[in-house]
Amino acid sequence: MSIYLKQKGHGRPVTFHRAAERSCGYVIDVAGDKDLRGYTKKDANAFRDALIKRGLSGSSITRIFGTVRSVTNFAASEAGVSFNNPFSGVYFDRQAGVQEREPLAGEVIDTVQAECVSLDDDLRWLVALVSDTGMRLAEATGLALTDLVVEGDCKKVIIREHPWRRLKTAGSSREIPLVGKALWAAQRIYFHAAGQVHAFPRYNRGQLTNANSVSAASNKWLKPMVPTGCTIVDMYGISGHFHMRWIAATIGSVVYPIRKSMG
DNA sequence: TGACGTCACGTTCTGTACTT
DNA sequence: AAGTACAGAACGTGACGTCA
Repeated sequence: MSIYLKQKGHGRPVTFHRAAERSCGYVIDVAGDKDLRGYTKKDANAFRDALIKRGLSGSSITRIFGTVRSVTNFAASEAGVSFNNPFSGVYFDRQAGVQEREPLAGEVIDTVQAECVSLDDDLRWLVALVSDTGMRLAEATGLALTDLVVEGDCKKVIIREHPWRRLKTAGSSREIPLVGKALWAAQRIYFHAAGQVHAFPRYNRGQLTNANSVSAASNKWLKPMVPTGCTIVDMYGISGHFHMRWIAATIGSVVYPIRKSMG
């Protein structure tokens, strides 16, 4: 694990390091801390059984096994050791306990948006912004003020990388038209935060954007307003379920938002 | 003491490479 | 072309910490 983190850990988020430490810790708990070549299929199977016994879902077990494989394959390669990785090809039900998310109903979003307008503060601007743009929570939280274009014909938000907030993938870089309550929120932010670097200074006090806090705070606030199990993520959609009620047509440099319900 | 933030751990998503 | 594995990233949530 130390070889893996030393070589691959540079510039990676804290969660990357923690995931490697935690997953390998689980292996050590079950099978002991051995030489790479000392682990057997029996160890890997016992490891799987221990994870199932803990009550982890299939997707979590997949994730943990993935990390262990990644660490062991890399360390073996670095050490010039060729071995048949016992953590590969271990069978378990990947779908066990996996839950599917449901999108929020349009009326629920209307209610939430009305509350955002009523309370009219930074957290509510963020929720409103997410609700009519479909951007990820971390993308919104880490916006610079200059990413919001709220004047002229082409009102939009620009999603781009910043030193304080990376993008999930290179393909995440994009522009989204500002419409509905997202436009309202963007204008509130723009005129409130004039002269500041960040659109949401409260969640950008350190060197890195803290979307974790927004997730905790927004979900706590949303809970009484949305169906059981629904969260901020369902405001913009995940797993293929998008509530987005807008599509966009670009003519020249102007983006025209079109409400889907208009047909 | 309550509101809000932080942390650790669990869960799910997504792009890429490889296989069927 | 479709399916699968792998690797990395983002988000949810409960426990706990902090501070007015």
